[in-house]
Amino acid sequence: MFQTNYISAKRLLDWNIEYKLNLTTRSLKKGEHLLEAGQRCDYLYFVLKGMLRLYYLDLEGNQMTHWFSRENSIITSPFSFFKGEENILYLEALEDTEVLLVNATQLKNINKNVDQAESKLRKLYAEYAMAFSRRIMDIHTKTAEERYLKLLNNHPYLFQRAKLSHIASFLGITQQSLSRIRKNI
Amino acid sequence: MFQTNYISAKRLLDWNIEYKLNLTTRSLKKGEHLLEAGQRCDYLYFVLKGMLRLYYLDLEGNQMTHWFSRENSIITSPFSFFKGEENILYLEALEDTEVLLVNATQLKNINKNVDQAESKLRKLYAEYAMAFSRRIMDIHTKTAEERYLKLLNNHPYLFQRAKLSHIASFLGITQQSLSRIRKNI
DNA sequence: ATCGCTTTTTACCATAGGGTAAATCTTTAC
DNA sequence: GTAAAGATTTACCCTATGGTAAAAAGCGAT
Repeated sequence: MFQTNYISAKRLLDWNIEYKLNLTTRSLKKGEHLLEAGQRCDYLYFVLKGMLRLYYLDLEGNQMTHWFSRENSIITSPFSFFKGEENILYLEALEDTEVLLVNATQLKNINKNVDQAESKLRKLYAEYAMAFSRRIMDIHTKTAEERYLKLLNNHPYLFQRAKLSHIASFLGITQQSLSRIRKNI
Repeated sequence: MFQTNYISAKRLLDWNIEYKLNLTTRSLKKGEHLLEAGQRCDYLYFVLKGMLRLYYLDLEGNQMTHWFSRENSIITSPFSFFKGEENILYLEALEDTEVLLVNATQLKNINKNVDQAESKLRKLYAEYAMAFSRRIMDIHTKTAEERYLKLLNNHPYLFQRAKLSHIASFLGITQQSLSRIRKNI
């Protein structure tokens, strides 16, 4: 399940950086969890293959999908990994998945030794901030139906790879509402 | 209104960096706009004094507040400044305000010459991503009343410095709903 | 092919928050 | 100090979405 080997930084998000990294990979079967609430998140995960879902539980215990992460994307529990706060996020493999583990020390080394890594990461975080930002704007200005259609249009693959219930909570509505919306189209 | 002078990087967000920057400051009277939709946003703004509101217009022309920015914070129209997309954001001074202007070239120089600047910025963007992230979670799990109380608790100064209508749209509700919520408390 | 489990849909009523309009209250300008 | 403009509240009805429950459809294991 765990395996350590040398990986070129080129693989990390098409960074075009030639540098050999000694990193661990981990494989997950569909349905397995990479992370659960309460467990500290010590890694930044680079998804090499497959698909993950980041979710948390609301007060009634409903799973609320916060983000999807497919091949060639980076995912973590930022509140835990960056800030050391109590982790409330679950990370579940929606398919057989393979990830690369990067801990804080390794990240520091990458930033120190790999030219441009810091800058690439800075841009990546800015992208995340903008994506969340836009999502808030959409919540505040679009109906659930419009958000559904936008998601369907921009990320059609999601509808092949995730359950409708996951997508509903990602959109901030119940599964029943999503079903009704789909019926009316 | 415009003035160029040398400013220590120490002033930039308490960065503890000794470096002289040749930057322009700009003063705004209450109600003035630093940026309007359609205008390209060529700067990252460091708020030295005062308070700004970032907003956009929805399809009906309502002003939707997206963010507030007070002294010692950084604000910009990220879609325009970072990505060169058409700017849809307005930036309005809620009080007499003074900002420091940093254009892309200057930012590049800061990142090149000021040790740790890149890393500080990376952290700043990660903070923004997390703040927006948490806001989405709150929208999806809390009632408008709970979000109002949380905002009141975490940012009481906002209620002195911004209009209730600004706060209502920031919370994603109408001014009337906010008024009703306040009445019930 | 079938049983059992999971996912999705349907249907019903309930409610938070929206839309409109008007009343009040606060601030600004002269 | 008063008039005008702007901000906030109130009241009314309306609608999108939620909650609950059950039916239907899909899927995996044998």
